Amino acid sequence: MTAEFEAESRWGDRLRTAGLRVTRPRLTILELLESLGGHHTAESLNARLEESGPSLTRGTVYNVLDDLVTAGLAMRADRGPGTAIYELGDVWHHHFVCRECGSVADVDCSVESEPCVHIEVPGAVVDEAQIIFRGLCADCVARQ
Amino acid sequence: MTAEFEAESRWGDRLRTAGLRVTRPRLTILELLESLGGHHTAESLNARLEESGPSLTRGTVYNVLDDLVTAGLAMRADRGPGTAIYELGDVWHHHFVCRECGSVADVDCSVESEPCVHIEVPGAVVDEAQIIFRGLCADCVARQ
DNA sequence: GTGAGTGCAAACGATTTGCACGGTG
DNA sequence: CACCGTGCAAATCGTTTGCACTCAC
Repeated sequence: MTAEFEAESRWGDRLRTAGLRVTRPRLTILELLESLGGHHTAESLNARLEESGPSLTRGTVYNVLDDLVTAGLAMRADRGPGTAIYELGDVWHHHFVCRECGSVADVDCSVESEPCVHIEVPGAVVDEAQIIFRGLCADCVARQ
Repeated sequence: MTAEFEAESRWGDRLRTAGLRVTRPRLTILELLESLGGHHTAESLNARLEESGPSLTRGTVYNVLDDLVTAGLAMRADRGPGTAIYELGDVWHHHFVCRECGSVADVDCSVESEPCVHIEVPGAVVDEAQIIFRGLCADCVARQ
């Protein structure tokens, strides 16, 4: 259980720093996201949580994910209607979505540690750029 | 009615070229998008159409918009859950979405007439990049 | 004439909301 | 002990779908 305590305190600190209370659902979801890696829909996370015990509600999963995004601990990308994906980590990497099968691949920014795309909008504050590339993934190309 | 006939034949040609049949709903929506300019949700388009006569169904509006996107006559951008926006024209410009009020502004690409962002994914075909910038619009900045 | 497109209504799935209870700070 | 966050269930909202009918080709 040492590992779990470690994880708790690590994420606990980050939650507190972000001004959020440290609760079991939040820790559970953070740890799940960390252990799974990559991106997941709210629904797939919910399914996994239901398997490993009847603790969290769908509503809570959505709430928590939203809190984490607001707090900057997780990011969210919209790849179409009703299919938002969530993952831990920084805002400055992007996604390639297959038009055919809907699979998602991470795309590293060629420019490191700073926004790879800049714009200026008079009077506005632009602090995030989310890029969705679309096309056919290698599998679907091969299949045709 | 001359103007309307002109519009019909112009869009009619483009529909035919794209391999789609020329029908009243399609022409209606194309003309509406053209006269309004900018970007609109399926729902707001539907509302306007209902005002000007009880002709199109919600389902048809969604169908037609989807056809137009597939045909390349219109583009679609997902700015969050359940709020896709549609507009006429080319794929290579992007959007700035206000986190606070949800307003959307067009962003011209600094690079003209070609993709402003490139990626390589082995074996895959990447033919579209959709960039969503997020932040606070000038109005919401001023309001704080 | 034939099939693509339409109208209509109902289904669907993701996400949100309201309210009472429990745990964190 | 005050309030934020949770559980639960129902509501909401954008979008999709099935089917019979009609119109463009």
